[in-house]
Amino acid sequence: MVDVDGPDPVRRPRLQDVAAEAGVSTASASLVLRGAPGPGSATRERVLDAAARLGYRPDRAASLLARRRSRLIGVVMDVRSTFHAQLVEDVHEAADEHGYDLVLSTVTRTRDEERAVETLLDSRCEALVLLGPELPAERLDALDRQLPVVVVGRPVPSAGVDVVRVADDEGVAQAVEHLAGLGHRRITYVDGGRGVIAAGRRGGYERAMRRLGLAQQLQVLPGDAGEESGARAARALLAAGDLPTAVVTYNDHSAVGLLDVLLRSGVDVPGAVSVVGFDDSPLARLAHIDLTTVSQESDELTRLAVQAVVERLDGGRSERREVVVPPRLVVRGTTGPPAGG
Amino acid sequence: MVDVDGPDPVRRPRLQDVAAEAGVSTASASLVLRGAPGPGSATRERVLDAAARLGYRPDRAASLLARRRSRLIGVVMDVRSTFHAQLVEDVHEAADEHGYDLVLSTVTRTRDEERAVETLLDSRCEALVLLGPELPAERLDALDRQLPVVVVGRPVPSAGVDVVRVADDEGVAQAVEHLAGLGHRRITYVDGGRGVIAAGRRGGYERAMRRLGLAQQLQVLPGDAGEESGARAARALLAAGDLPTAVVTYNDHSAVGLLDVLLRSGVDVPGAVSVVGFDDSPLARLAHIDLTTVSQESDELTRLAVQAVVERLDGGRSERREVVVPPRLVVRGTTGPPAGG
DNA sequence: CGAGCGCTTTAAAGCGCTTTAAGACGTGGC
DNA sequence: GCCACGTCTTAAAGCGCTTTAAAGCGCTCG
Repeated sequence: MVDVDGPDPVRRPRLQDVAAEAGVSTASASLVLRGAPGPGSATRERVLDAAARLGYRPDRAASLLARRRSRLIGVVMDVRSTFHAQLVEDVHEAADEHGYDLVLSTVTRTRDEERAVETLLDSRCEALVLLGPELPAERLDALDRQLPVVVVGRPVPSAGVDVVRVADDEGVAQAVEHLAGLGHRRITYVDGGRGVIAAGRRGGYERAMRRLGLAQQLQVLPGDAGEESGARAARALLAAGDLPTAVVTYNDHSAVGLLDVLLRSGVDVPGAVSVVGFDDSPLARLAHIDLTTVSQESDELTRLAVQAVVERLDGGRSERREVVVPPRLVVRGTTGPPAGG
Repeated sequence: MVDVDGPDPVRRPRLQDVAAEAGVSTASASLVLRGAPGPGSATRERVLDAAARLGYRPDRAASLLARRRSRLIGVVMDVRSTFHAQLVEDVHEAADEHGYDLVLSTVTRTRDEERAVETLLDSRCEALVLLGPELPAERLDALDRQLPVVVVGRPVPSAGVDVVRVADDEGVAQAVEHLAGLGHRRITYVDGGRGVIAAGRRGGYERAMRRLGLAQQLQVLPGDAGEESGARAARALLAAGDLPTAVVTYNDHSAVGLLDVLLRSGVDVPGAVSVVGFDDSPLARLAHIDLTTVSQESDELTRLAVQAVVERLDGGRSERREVVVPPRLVVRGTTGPPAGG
């Protein structure tokens, strides 16, 4: 009985087919196709020709299996975070430059970090880049004993993993100083919760205020990473009838929530109240949110993360490394001098 | 000379090690570990034990290579799009249910769709799900001759690929009808550019207006997919000093830009002007943008997309399929009766 | 003129897993 | 006691590619 499904689904050409077509061995073909040194120019040409003629594409799984090294870096991200999206783009570019490829694994509602990591472990990754992971430090450490791990954007007081992050406290301090420089004294902070990142930022606020002699003005409102927490803070301030002249928030999302409530209540920004966020996420850049914010320098962060990976993998570094990048204040339209001058 | 790098990096245990530890053949071990029928319960237990003891994890590359089928679905997305992020989450879930796994490949500034697709082709994917691809129809067709391709969210007048998308025209029509129902007559549309999706939505607007006897009020402002185009449209309307009572935009981003300019100019929304977007992206749901918008029903879309894949792969379907899902208007805070109403 | 020497090419041995066909081992029937 | 038969187990042949050690091939040189 003949196959009934129409024309045979053309089997993908294999290296062997290319070699046969070119009249050489698979070894030569492999060498040529990877641009490895050895084969003479005549062979080169014939193989390349044959490959083109057949429309050959190497099978990654096979090549991965045979190769000594995979040159693969696994990246765990939260697909919903615009900030992570940005980081992934940059990591892609940086990895490319070093001849590494990426395997993405995303955290979703039904797929936790552990599972995302496992997928990567099973995929022959040589190293892991974890974007703002929430795994406990011990787990990170354990992973690091298996393969180089670089954590981006979160401090990890651990013996093993590399960390690349921004100086959170300094970022908030810059924001506060910027505002103080404009003449603000009543500068309120909207907190980001119990995480280690939030603690860093809150500490930066408190120290900066003290340093500037504004200890009297310290005000920290509770909050978290979402828009709603900023909105709540704004409503609280409005209800108290006692608006500060400036507010610094844990992140851009919170700032956007805050902004929105203020604008809808007819509060002029930055005329009456100045607002500063954190992250410089695409959200902040939306033409008309135009938020003054603290940039995490994502391209710098990712460049360093990939560099850390490469140093471990190709450079033989084995001691731990923590790189703290100075943040950069991005002044946009939500900050200005306080009302009373 | 002895290895100087400290203790041997413990080689990952292989199937063979597990088999040896359990005192069985690799064949049995493989069978057990995949839950395949055959091995008796005694063997089962010993293998499972051994695997646990050694901390065995199967190597995906090897298993992929040896397996007849990869059970892998390749997904091309734009990592920056919050809408795609959402879709990926849902595809993940749906694929899981059918026993398929995902390989993500993202489009970035320096990595176009073609390259993203190629990576997937080389990864033994059995089918491709393309989120809002911009590849020309011929290329999609060519791909479809290699493996099942499902395009999500964009009409493709082509012979091969499956398409799962929302009825764009109907979505906009719903928006217009909603507004007309509230008493609006001057309903302006902000366009989304030259794409085939934009054409569908624009057509929906025009037909709905005519159907409602509002042909006189037809007004289409040029625009594209970004915030700035909405902002431009708003400025144009303000400058003309002739605001409509309602505006429908190509997508949520455009609506957000528009909203922002209106709010900052002191125009009350929805008091003076109602605004409707399209996509129901996370952006629209931001607590305080609270945009009335047209939902693309992403979970339905992805469920159908995965179903289409499975039907082709496991069900032997070979004829083309286009599924058009009815959109759903999500009424939020940016629409209300017109001022004079 | 044969040894010796680069340069190219290739045979063959994997990479770690799956799968299939054949083997081993009881069981029960005749 | 022998054979047919089902159940479990395994040897062995790949999957498609990389890599290494060795072979092949002109050459030059002594």
